[in-house]
Amino acid sequence: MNLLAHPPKPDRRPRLGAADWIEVALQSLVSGGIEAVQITALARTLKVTRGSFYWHFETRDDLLAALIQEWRARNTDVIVEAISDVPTLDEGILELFAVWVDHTRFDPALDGAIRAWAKHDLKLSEVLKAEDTARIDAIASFFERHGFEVKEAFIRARVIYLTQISFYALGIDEDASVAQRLSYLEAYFQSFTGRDIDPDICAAYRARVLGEDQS
Amino acid sequence: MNLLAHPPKPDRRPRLGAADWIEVALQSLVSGGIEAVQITALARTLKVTRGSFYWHFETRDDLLAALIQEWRARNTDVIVEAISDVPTLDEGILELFAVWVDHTRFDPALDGAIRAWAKHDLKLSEVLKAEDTARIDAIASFFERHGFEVKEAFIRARVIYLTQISFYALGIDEDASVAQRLSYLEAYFQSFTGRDIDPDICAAYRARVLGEDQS
DNA sequence: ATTGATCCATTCACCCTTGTATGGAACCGT
DNA sequence: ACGGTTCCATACAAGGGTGAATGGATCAAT
Repeated sequence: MNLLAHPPKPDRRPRLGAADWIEVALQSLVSGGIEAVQITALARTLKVTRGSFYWHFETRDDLLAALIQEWRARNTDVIVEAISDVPTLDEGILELFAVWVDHTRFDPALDGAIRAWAKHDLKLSEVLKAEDTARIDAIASFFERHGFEVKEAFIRARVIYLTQISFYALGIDEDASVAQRLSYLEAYFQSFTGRDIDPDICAAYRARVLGEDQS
Repeated sequence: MNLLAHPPKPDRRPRLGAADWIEVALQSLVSGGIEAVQITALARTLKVTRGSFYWHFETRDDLLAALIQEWRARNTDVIVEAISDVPTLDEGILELFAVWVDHTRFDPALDGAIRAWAKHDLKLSEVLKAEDTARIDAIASFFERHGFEVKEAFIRARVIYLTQISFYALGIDEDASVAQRLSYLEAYFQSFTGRDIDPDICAAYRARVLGEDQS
């Protein structure tokens, strides 16, 4: 059932595959919500008719199921893996920050769109809830590994995760510079962990992020 | 333009007013999203036909505008006022907690529905963004009044507000007992403020909440 | 009780969407 | 070049949604 296998980008030929439909459907989902992913509209942007769609998919629900599959393939386990095997607390937190910022590893727009969709889809909302608790638990055990007691680790995991989720949802600092965001680094770290970040590690992180920003 | 003035609840008479339409529209908005507030569906639940609707409202957009007005009348300034004039840090934070819990003062379901709607409505999203920054700024100046430096106050305000927003969005602790939630109180306070809560104030708050829960 | 205002029912036109059926065009291996 | 597979266009049926028009019913005064 891997519909994305064969043609990654035929590009110039007007010949389409199921992957192309999924791609534009994802974009429509992000920009317009689940109600906006209509095969008529998708056909318009692909400059074909709906006849093409019904060759690649049985029905609209088939496409929607494929969208969920695609989301899971992209955004799942990213956070869990980021902190699963990191030596120090400081580096772990910074690694979390890095994941949030690097939208190639974690796609917040897609995550938000899925979240909005799940709000009125019971089955999907259960999948999402499982994902969320898995992520929070991973962060909690990370805190535990670095000397926090069970309850405090759990609460701090919630706080850092929930903060980040609504950070995207509310579009905070959307139009702020990288330098400005970095200026909040110590304060966030202190707030999330209750400890002060190591100045050396902090400086190295700053240099790395600013270096990547120029490219 | 105050459509809610005259009949709060005619109740037994099948005679309707614009307020009744707004009420069921709000419920539909919360449970089914903005796409679900269709005058045909609303008419069904009101057990009348669409002819009634078009007597009270010019068009569907009129109703939607009324919904936004109603939301602003309910959820605005609640958070700001809660901490505007409170003597101690501990009591202020607890007062914030109280607002989050008391759904007669702050309606999280409606807030979330509006938030989902605003995701694809530019005009509404700007209104929401203004609301959010106003709330965060209010919390930030609260922190400043109680001895936090400007930057730290700002970040802590963000953290506590953003945490709470996605707390509702993700449905965390939705089916947890009051006692269980209260057991996290000290940990949340420590995480949000970096300080330990006063044991006496904490105990008094616990007793108050548990007392209210029995009624 | 009659009138006028208020509220609701009925009907119709119009548009947009999904899904099905079917035929045609382009591509590919032999 | 030929035939089959793959892909797309066209046409049609069915359903559901918004509005507008109009007439009937109910209420509230004089």
